Formats: sequence, C-alpha cells, structure tokens
Amino acid sequence: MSQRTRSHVVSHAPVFAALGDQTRLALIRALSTGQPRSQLTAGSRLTRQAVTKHLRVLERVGIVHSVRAGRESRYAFDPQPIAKIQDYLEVVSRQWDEALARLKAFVEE
Amino acid sequence: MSQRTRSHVVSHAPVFAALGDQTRLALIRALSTGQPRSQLTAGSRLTRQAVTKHLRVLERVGIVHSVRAGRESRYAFDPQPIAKIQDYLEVVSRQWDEALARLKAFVEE
DNA sequence: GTAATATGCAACCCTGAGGTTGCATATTTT
DNA sequence: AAAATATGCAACCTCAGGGTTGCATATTAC
Repeated sequence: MSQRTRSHVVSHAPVFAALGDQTRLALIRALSTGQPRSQLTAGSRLTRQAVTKHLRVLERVGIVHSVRAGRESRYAFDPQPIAKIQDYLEVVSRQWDEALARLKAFVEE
Repeated sequence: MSQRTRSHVVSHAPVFAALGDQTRLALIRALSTGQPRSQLTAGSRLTRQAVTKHLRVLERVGIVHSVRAGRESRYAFDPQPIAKIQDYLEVVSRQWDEALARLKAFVEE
C-alpha cells in the first residue's frame, strides 16, 4: 500500500463507518424533512441521548445536518456524501474490472 | 422505525462496516488477482495476523474470497456485495429525492 | 531430512463505540 | 410564574474491534 493509496482511501472510511450501523441506517430512513429529534427518539427503542449520539456521527460526516428551531432541533438528510462514496465505489469496481480484463488478456494470449 | 424498516436495513450494515476501516479499504485497493496473503502483509505496516483478521472480515461479508494454493492462500476481490450496496444507496437517495419533491409541492401549492 | 515459508489458532491488551443515567438549561405552554 | 417539553453535557459501563505475541502445523525448497 503506497502513501498515495492510503490518503486517497482514508476520507471515505468514516462515511462508510457511519453507515455501518443498523441503528443509524434505520435512522436515515426514518428521517423525513425537518424531523425534530424528540420524534426520532419516539420512533426507536433507544434513549434520546443514544439517538443524539448517532445523529452527531451522521452530522460529522455530513450525511445529516441540523437546524435549531426554537427549543427543538430539526434534522435533515444530505445526499452529498452518499453520492461521493457511490462515485468511489464506482471507481473501485471499474479498476477491478480492468484488472480482471488485463488478467484475462494475459492468460489468453 | 418500523420492524420492516429495520429488517430491510440490517443486512447492509455489515458491508458498510467492513468498508468503514482505512486499512481494509486500502487492502481492497492493494488486492490484485490472486495476491497471496504474505504479499499483502508485506505491503502494509501491520502484522500478518492483523491482515488476516481484516481479510476475514471482508470475506465474511463476501467482498473477498480466498483459495488455498499449496501452502499459501490467495485472495481475490468480489464485486457483488459492493454492487448491492450501490443499489441500496441508489434507493435511499431516490426515496429522499421524492420526499423533497413532495415537500416542495406541498409548500408551493 | 531439514530449513525455510505461509498459515492457523488462541490468549491478551487497549481503546473507542454504543448506551444509559443524572443534572443543568433554554423554550414553550397555560 | 410554574409546569412541561426539548436539549446539552458529562460521567460511567460494557463489550467488540483492531493489533500483537507465542506456539503449532502444513508445504515447499535445498
């Protein structure tokens, strides 16, 4: 693994990690525009604090953002980071396809 | 979060989690057809055992599979699970777009 | 046959992640 | 103003995840 490889890869890992939790994944689905946290909590079996922590994680990687509205803070989904890792996965898949093609060409020549 | 929602979401989480680690992500890139583990280890600053554990994780979720060849076992990438979560992300994004569209229609009517 | 190479298995360490509880604070409601 | 609602902060608990080390075992090379 070269330095380049590592640095290229690093930034995506946190986003994947954020998505690598059932609760968070469910939370994302439960989100509809401007859901107040209190309501999100009501929808799950978790403590309010637990939900808060999960939302913080999602917020840190930019999948979600919050806006304070009076005494409650509303959360909304942001598709940007998702789009980025989709692109990333696309690249990985493509590189792999090419690698297989090269191998095939090599074997069959 | 309904039961349906959770169960639908659950199966993807482990794959995301598997990708949510820099080392593993780098390992995936380092993979080329039939890399023996010993060589993968050489490419990183980790112990052989650490690499082994990572590969096991990737194998468990099907991103990688191994074939024993004599005294060494060779690893290869498998794009299937990746394709699946790409689809999943696609669905999530689409649903969100629709939700936003509904909201917009509601506000502007 | 012996040495070298490539792994497997298991015990152990340590840190971080997911959760909870308790207490303080800001906004509404009535 | 008092009660109710919605959060924030911080301490604490537990356990899984990433790593390492040590020892046993199977293949291959000499």
